[in-house]
Amino acid sequence: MEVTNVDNQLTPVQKKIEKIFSLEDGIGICPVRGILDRIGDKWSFLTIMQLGGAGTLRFSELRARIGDISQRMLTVTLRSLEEDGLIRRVYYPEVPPRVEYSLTPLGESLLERMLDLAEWANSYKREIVRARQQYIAG
Amino acid sequence: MEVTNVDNQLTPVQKKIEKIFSLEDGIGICPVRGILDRIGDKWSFLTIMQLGGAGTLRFSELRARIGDISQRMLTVTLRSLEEDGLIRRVYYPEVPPRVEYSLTPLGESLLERMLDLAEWANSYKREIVRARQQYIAG
DNA sequence: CTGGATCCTCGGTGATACTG
DNA sequence: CAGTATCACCGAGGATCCAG
Repeated sequence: MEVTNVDNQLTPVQKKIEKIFSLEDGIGICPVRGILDRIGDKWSFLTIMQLGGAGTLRFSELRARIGDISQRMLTVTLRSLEEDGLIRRVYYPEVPPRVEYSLTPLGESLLERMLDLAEWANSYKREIVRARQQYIAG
Repeated sequence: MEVTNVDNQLTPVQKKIEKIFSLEDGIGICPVRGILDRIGDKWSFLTIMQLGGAGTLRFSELRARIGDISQRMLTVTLRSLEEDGLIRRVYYPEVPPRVEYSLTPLGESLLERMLDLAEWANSYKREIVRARQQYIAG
């Protein structure tokens, strides 16, 4: 096995990585993958973004804003986000029923990270596009 | 349509969100989704992490480290990461052939963001676990 | 050793119909 | 209005074989 640095000293980045993969503590979840499943999921991402932008939305409003999401997937997505404590669901037992969704503080915290990521993506998109063109050419 | 803040002033977060969704510039890609597809993809994530931790790895080394990735998916993942300019592929036309993979500066830059995210996930995992237990209970 | 090509399975997703 | 239930589909991903 080859290592880039001459001696066995780990770089700060390598230490971080090692730490992440060693986090098999009692909780029994990989702390990263659970979150990544949220961020990487198209519907979770759009839902959080919409709620972050609007503050509070009803089911049908959310559906209309996202546009091309099916009723089923919105339900599934909302349930899993609620389960993780990222969104708050308030049910008003009126007739007809009304349900309002909003981000929890935890959800807002995640939203911030997503926006950080978005800004990074935005600032490097030119490089990526150039790389793709170069890949096709070469 | 209801807005949380009294007047029509947009919060900083809302401005960011609006900016992201309005980024339909000439390039014609959503700068976020392309990156998210990389970060959110299990195999892309693991591959970048492994390369970040090791510096340079051969195909079979990478496969062994990730462990449960199929040959096919490793190939597919590496191709797409290479296409986006996130990893570098060096082919040595020896017998038998040898191929070495490593992160490009762009890839290392993405790795940093992934680690930021990982640290966030790690610091909030307790809250998430608690939320899940509470969801089951309630 | 590093993949390319092929076939096939399985689960996520959408469409549809129905309820409190 | 806000879901639940069911079915049918498709494509990501695994297994396998083959080539340079």
